[in-house]
Amino acid sequence: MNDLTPLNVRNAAAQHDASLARRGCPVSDLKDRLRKSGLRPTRQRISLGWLLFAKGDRHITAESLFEEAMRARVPVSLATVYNTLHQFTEVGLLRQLAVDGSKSYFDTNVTDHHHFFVEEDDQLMDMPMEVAVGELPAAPAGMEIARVDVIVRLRRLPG
Amino acid sequence: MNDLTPLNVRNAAAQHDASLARRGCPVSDLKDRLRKSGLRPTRQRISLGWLLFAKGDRHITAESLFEEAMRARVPVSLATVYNTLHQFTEVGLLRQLAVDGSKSYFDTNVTDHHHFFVEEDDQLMDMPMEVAVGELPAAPAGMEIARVDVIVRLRRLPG
DNA sequence: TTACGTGCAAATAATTTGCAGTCCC
DNA sequence: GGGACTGCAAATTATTTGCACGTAA
Repeated sequence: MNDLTPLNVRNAAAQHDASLARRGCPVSDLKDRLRKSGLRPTRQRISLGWLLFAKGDRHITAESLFEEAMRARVPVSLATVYNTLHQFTEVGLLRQLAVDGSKSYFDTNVTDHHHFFVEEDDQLMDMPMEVAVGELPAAPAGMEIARVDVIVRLRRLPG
Repeated sequence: MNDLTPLNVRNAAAQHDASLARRGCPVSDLKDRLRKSGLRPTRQRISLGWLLFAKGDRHITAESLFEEAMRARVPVSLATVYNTLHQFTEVGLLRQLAVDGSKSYFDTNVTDHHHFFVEEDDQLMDMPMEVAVGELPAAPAGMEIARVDVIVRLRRLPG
């Protein structure tokens, strides 16, 4: 593991901006996040984490991430992709979404937000602005609200 | 088909309330609804419709309706239950809900409303009041909103 | 009669699991 | 070195499909 040298070299410059330093070495940042979550930073988890988090907010399925890994020549099994997605979800790195009764989607954006869904092309999009869900009825006795999911289903306009 | 006699008998009393008259013979009412939707009122569709609509608003899965049919000694295959649920959904007698990535739920309440979902026991409930979803962002160009689904996920409070 | 429905069993799709071997700490 | 992790293949779960037979119009 010789990724320590580059970090040391830029130590002085990064002193005033830790996040910049981390941005300089996303792999070691990812390792830290995994370790802090109690997950061993294995080859597969780092590769998948790299694919997931390097390109901004994304909505992926197990199958689509697996294909992406294959294309990137990352050797990983489909079973491990499923395991990794669920482990990442448990520790809060991902959020799982139920949009159609069949496959599960995972969102790399774990902040509070809602979604558009275009059924025709199975496409999920984050909603550009915060949607205020007005007055929710109180949760039944002995219950508390864990999460509110809003999905706005879109249809392509004819013409 | 001798279910006409009871209808005729109460004709006079029902004159001022057609819906009451229909409530008097739900089977023939169901047949009409099916026929109007372009679905042949077959033995299986009538039996399943009876199970679905006789007891007020319900949330069922293919598997749960199949079990219910078995218990009621209604001879029907699981494949037909799936077909029937989807056909009923297409003609607007049911509404399909995606709550968890795995199985599909069907709601006999097709009016606009939202849901509570208790993950621990896979239980779905209609929300008691209309929830106003505030200001939705405009649909992207060339799109229109087909439906808005709100699911409030509940967690059992400890203690 | 005849097209539409249904039952059954086999096919698919998404996901999970068991276990032998591998790798991080 | 030892327990956590991975890969593979087989098992599960939810759902769909093909086709011979049944039945409502």
